[in-house]
Amino acid sequence: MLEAKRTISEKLARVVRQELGVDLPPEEIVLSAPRKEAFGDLATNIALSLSNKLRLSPKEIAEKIRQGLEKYTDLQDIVKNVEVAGAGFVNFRLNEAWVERKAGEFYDQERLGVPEPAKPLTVVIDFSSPNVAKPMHVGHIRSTIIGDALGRIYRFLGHKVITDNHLGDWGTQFGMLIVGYKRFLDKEALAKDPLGELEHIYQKVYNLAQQDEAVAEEARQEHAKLQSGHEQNLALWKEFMQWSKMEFDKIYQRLGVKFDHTLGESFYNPMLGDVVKELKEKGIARESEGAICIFFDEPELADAPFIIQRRDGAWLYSATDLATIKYRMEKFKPDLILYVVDIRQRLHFQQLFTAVRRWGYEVRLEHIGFGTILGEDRTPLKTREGGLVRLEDLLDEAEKRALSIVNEQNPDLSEAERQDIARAVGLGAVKYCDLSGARQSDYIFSFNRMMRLDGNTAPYLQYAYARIQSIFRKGEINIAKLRRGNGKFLLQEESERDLAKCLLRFPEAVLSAASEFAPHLVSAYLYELSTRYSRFYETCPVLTSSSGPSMDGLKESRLMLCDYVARVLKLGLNLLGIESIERM
RNA sequence: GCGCCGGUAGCUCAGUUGGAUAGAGCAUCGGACUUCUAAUCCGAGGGUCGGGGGUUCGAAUCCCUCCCGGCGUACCA
Repeated sequence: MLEAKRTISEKLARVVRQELGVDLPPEEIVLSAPRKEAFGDLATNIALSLSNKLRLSPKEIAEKIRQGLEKYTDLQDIVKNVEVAGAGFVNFRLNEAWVERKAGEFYDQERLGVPEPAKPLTVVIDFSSPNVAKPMHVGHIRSTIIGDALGRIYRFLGHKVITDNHLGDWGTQFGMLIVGYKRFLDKEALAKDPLGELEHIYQKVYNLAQQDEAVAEEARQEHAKLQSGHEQNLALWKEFMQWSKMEFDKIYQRLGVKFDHTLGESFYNPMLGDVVKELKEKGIARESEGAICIFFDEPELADAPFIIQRRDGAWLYSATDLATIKYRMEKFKPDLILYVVDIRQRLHFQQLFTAVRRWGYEVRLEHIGFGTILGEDRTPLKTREGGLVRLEDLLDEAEKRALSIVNEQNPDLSEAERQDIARAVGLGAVKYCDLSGARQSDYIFSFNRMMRLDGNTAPYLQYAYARIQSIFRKGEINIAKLRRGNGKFLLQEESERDLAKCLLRFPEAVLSAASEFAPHLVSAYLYELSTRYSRFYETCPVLTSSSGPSMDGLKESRLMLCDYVARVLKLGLNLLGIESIERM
């Protein structure tokens, strides 16, 4: 479809110049699939937008364009007919033979039509970033899932992706933790649930420090000791780190998320002094009310300074973020750095990015902000007791619910198989619901909704895939042979043509998801593909294609369509970090 | 106070960056299984796109204003 668009745009640009004397670069010509099928496969509104300038009615312009296009006989290969419709739209209908040929071409490719980038980028993706010594909770799920999906998408496209888990493993909270460890630690509880216990003692000290200044001071001192390399405190810190990493790894493994680096805040700690010094020397940062700050002239940032060092000398995470950029620029030389972080930190990143530009680094920086997960009451999701929902518990619950559905639907499968399915469906549902809405919006978390078997959910897509595999099993189809064979696509029924055209749009879906950092464009596409497949499935028998002279060819074509859909679904789901399953 | 998001069908959400009669799913109602998985499909009803003003051939989309909700805003991350 990309190719068709490019060809048509080029011809349109030429016609517009020759017939109307207007220079309009092909990239600026909007050519998109109209909402209604009746308006063709592609449409452009250039006649409407040119009418003012040319002082001609849109319909006249559209008609001139249509006639001008007639000259280009090579266009007839792609386009069956061109129509002027409505207020002055020019609608194009694709040639079926072209669709059949193009589908065959993409079907033969590993990448299913997705082009290689002209210039591969080096992209650093900073995501997940949980705080050490606390269990991972729902607050981390979005960053982890969205970051992972973006990494998969960029990597698949052919860019060099470096994923980095920027752990919150340094800072004032460790003062509190050390105090708590010394005073309140319950060894049994620690053995059972290390992070739960650490969070527990942290909470205890935190609450105490609110009321008792002496405790707050003690925590500050323990933190200061840790900063200056106090042996015992450092050992404790390392212990916290070990437990945390073990627990995190369990969850990452379960989610299928991998990182190239896990460079936490502590890694940058030794560099902070020099960074702050450099910023002061360059006149970017200065002292104010005892703190070291960066001030901005930009009107939208003029209100608040960016504080990088506290009055008491402690560095803040703003300093760490600056040091991190310096390190990444020197080590990875990226073209693009993505921060997959809660949208509420928007101001912080505006300040950070503005500071970095003044510092002189040239790199595209993007805050990939996401909305909050809300409970049914529309406030941030909490447990019944009002605490944070642990990620582990949430995933357990999802799998449990999926298992009870599988048990009901498919009692004759083996226990192991049902559990496998439940795992894929449960995790898939959770991930998909995070990736199917616009990233920036909040969403209301509901197991019932995400687990729904129809509608825009992971199970629906997984089901479409499983149905295809079922056809292959039943027909004892040798897929490798099917792919090697010289079958051709024969698109007879409307549902087949719609399906094929939809398949050709896969590359655009992936490319736009990447350029807009919007994984939901992939999921929206996959959902549309699945609905079209279901329609095809209802109307077109595959294994028992009706008799006739072209019977063999038709059956092969339909098998290839099934295989093509399955490959797009599997790849697309994989880009979202979701498993496809053979049976469900 | 200032700033940033958001308000679209009863509910949950899309809306191709200003285009055609605003779309899905759920829910409701009515159909389709001796058939490759009915975990599916087909059809129907349902809308002052928060209100008002403006910009223009054309606005859910851009501008102004007001109402409502959320969030952020000098030493947490």
